[in-house]
Amino acid sequence: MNEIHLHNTLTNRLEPLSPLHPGEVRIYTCGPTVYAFAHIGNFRTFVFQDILRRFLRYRGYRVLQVMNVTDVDDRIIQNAAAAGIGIRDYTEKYIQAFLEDTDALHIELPEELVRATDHIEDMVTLIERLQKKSLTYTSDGSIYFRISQFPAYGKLSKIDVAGMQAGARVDVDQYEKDDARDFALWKAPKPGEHFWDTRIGPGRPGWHIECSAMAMKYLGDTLDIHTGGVDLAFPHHENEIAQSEAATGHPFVRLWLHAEHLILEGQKMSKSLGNFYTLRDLFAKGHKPSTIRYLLLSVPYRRQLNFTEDGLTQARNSVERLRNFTARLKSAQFAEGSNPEIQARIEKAEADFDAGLADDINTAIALAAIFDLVRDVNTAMDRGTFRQQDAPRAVAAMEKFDGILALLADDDEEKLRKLGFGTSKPGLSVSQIETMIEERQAAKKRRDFKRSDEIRQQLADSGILLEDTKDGAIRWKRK
RNA sequence: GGCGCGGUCGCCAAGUGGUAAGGCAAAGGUCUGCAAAACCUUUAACGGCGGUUCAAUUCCGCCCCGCGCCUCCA
Repeated sequence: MNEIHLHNTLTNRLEPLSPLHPGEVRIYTCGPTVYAFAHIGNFRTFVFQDILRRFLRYRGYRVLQVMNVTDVDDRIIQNAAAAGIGIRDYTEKYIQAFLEDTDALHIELPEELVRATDHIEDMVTLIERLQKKSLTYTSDGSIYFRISQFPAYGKLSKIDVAGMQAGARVDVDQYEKDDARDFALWKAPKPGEHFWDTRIGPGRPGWHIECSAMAMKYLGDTLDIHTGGVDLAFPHHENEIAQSEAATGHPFVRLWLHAEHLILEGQKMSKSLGNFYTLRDLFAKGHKPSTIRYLLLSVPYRRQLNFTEDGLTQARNSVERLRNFTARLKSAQFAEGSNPEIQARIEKAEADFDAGLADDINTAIALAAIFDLVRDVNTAMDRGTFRQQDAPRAVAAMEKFDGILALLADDDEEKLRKLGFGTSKPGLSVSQIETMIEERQAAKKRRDFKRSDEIRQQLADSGILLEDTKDGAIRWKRK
């Protein structure tokens, strides 16, 4: 097995993964800010980290992943106030929505999904540590990190901080800072705003401190991997490094992984352009969760993904091919025995799949390994060289792959229904479908094609597609 | 302007100093009562100009084009 290599933004190089604690990989992922529904760009990143964690476990690692939920920030405070409710009540809806969305996409929950507002004390403690080291200053009740005290600032994003003149840019917010580069650790409350009364004064945490405090609380001073979208590298992750390393004196993160952005039909996704999609928008347009997951994972994470209507069609058809193949393996009849060549072929596919993912989570290679196998095995089945005992072995391989890709389960309808989408008419039950198929077979046998076609049409109207196969078996699937 | 990603068949997208993966689509075929579905086969591609080299899509330089970050946006 190939050693796992991942691209580290810090060094701009592929580096081998060697966890600090043998056998366990500790990951921190920047999660959602729950002021609205997450958009599909967010899910590109979340699907990526899902593939990563699934692959690490496939390789036998224990995974300890922490994902934050930012449930306090300027927008949340404003929106909650506008709605006349507390921030906890305001964010609850979007946290639930996030959980539902991730479930629909088969994104596994991290071991720890933690809310910022449950960790105010940890943030206060971390800020105090920085204060003791004289790395902060207070201005109008807000506490800032003094970047000039952290010479390594900029090492992640390679941004030329010296060139950032104080005041050269529009002031970020209404707070007074000594230097434009400095960032808020703690923000003094504005009149009427939600705040916490703490040892460092009344206020609320800045955005960056949240991730440092929670990451180190659960994962230790040094994490193996930190993931997020490319846009977070600066300033968010840069600031995380500054705070954390200044406080502990240890390296904060060994491997920084950044997922490239998704663009929509060639354009940046933005509300003003009107091309801003949430998962639910796509479901409402009739797209399946598995289609979206496939499209999001089919492009390797460091490459921009152009999300298009055309791409969705291609993704849907690709998922179909994988599912059809698996269904054929499970239902078709084969001659007794086994074929050593098939066994070897399956092993090669497994090795290729694994090698692809080990190479910086190259999902395109991993998928190609599967599709190559699909074609070769289909050919063998057509030629009759595929044997009965090869089938369970091939099914096992597909399931192994799917432990990471999570595309094969035909549960799109179920997932959509949970979210209130999909067909309003109740779907036929499996037994109803099977009864109708039997009836159609009987009609065909007595050459009553009018009746058999009628049943076929009825099923089609209910979204059930029949496949008359060569060996006489009937397969069906939901459209 | 600084930093970064990218331009490979009609579309999506790997990869390599020497015969360019895979998927979708298309065309042909197999199967079938008809059809559909499924499956098989085939086709076709390295932005431009120079340079290094026996050999460049791959390395170097310049140019053109697209996208991102440089303001709490994944």
